[in-house]
Amino acid sequence: MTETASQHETTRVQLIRSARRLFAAHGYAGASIAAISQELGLTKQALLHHFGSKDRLYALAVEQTAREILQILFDAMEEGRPPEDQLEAFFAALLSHLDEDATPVQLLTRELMDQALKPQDQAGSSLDDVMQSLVATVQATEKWQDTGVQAALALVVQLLGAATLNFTAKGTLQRVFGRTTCQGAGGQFSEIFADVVSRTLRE
Amino acid sequence: MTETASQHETTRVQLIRSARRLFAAHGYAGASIAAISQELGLTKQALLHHFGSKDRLYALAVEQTAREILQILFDAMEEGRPPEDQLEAFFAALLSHLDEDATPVQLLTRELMDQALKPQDQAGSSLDDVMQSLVATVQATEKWQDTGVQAALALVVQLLGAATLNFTAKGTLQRVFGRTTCQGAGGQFSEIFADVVSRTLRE
DNA sequence: CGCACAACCTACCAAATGGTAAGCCCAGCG
DNA sequence: CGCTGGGCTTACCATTTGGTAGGTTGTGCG
Repeated sequence: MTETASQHETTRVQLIRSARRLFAAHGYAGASIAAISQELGLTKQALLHHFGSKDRLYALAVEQTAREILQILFDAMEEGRPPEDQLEAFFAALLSHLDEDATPVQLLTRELMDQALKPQDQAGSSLDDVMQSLVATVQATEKWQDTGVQAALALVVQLLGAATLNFTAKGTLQRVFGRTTCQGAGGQFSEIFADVVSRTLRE
Repeated sequence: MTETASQHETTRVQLIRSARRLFAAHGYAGASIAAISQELGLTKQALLHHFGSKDRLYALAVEQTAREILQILFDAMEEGRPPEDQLEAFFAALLSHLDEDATPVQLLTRELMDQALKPQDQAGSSLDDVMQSLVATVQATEKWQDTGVQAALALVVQLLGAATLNFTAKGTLQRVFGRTTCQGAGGQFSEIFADVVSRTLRE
């Protein structure tokens, strides 16, 4: 029973992972279930059979993605290490993760913008946990422990923004500056960013 | 003749400015011309009469917004001043501008993501000019003049991301952390960011 | 075998989408 | 006066949207 259930689950997870790409690329409104199902190689109604509705599929995609980021965060948070190191490790891991596939950050950025006008009753996803953990860790830092939650939040948002725009705007940047220049920039990106993180956290 | 034409233009500009808000909030696909026209107090067909098609209206909104940012950039670029000062002035002006109304950056961020899958033949808007000017100015800096275009581009993208995420994610942040905390963070945001800008550009 | 159950399909639906066609109203101007 | 042209309307259109209903296949299991 558990075996069939897990098999059921793994196929579902695969479907969600594929649907994520389209949601990330076109946004919720821009990705129709017809288009998604076509990309998945099955009919629109098969998708609805699995997930009930477009909303549910999208929510699952966001949740899965947020949990992925949360996992990266947890992996970087080995106990005992100073919070500065933990944050640096997280951002480094995040960058290398996004370097392989920018889908997660595209989807979550869109979700971040769209969520503004959704009914606020649906409580926060794992994405909230990510941000709250980051803020808490920043507040555990020597430099930022006495500056208040607001300052820590402001810093977290700035660092996340600095880390992600490069990937959300990938396509446009390549169009404007050419692919070779962008690849070069991507290579130097992590160094420059690591420097910013280190300096804002420590000195 | 020119008078009627200019009057014609100003009403059009007003319509575009209003339509921008909906495009920024819901994205291109999420904002129907019916919804936009309803918000503007006229019928769907009146909109189409003015602008011909939804695509054209959206393109105008993006162009208008990009030109607004470009204007901020030009205002900060008084000749004779060192490029570091110019960049600091630009980012400061950008933040205060976005503080009043986050619409521009929401729209442009969405455009930045969507443009990835558009036909690349439609050449870049004023937004391209903004980025290219920023990169050029960074390269005029003492610290970054010998590091190559790629490094300058990477830095510009990071700074823009750091400056904007706070506004694109405004709604979600307020939901997660509460309005008061976010307002406090907004107050400290500009100081922290100015510090990051200054240090990455100079030292 | 028989039966349940999941996966998937075809066929359909009401509503909303972007867009066209044709006409009304009214200021401006010869 | 006439009539021209811009702003705006109602009426209509084909297509696409998310979603439902019901049937068909195949697989596992008593």
